[in-house]
Amino acid sequence: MAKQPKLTDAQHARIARALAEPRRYEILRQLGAENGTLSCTAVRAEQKITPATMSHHIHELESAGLIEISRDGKFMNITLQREILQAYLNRLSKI
Amino acid sequence: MAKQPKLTDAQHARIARALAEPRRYEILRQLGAENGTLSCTAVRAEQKITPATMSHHIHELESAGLIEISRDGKFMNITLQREILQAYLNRLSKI
DNA sequence: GTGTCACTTCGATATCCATCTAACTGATCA
DNA sequence: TGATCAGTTAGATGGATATCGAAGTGACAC
Repeated sequence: MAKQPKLTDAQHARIARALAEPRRYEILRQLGAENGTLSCTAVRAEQKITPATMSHHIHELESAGLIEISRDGKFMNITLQREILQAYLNRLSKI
Repeated sequence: MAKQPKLTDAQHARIARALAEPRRYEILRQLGAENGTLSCTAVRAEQKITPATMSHHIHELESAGLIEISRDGKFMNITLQREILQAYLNRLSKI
């Protein structure tokens, strides 16, 4: 089993809020369906939202730790952080 | 393994939103720490909120399916629905 | 350089929702 | 019957946030 980061209460709350938005859940699902990584453009191709809104959601997901961003020239790649998601699930399952 | 109810997209979204509020997460934790059932009054004793706000949160949790409510005279008992929570976790873990 | 493309930042709008107070319903008990 | 207690309902308020258009930045191609 992979090592599980410990989540603070604040991180937990951030993740919960990030997951509460259907659009963000959908982005994570897209990532998961593609081995965890996609370009921002590829994600946007599946969702009818403006670049501004997309940028906003990406930031929410990143600040929750659920994705990581890397830049490649003018492109942006987004990678699902499965350990963070798993840490969240573990914590919730302990209720 | 216990039987897992299937969650619709709408149920999933409702649960995610219910869990996004720290106060509601806290209520679920209280329930979990007490074998899954508590009176509404007992829950309220731990949280500094008015009855009206409490009532609101209880309804959110109930409509998400995360708790069940039963009445006993003028009292209300709240029971954690672990299968629903587990079904949500299972679905999230499949991302 | 010029243009284009990918994303960002700003500011505005609009909706959602947590919270409260106040007034109410229903149950219990003196 | 009246008083009290548990929870509800209605309505108001304030704060958070999803969304967009428009203008900006930075990379790449020509």
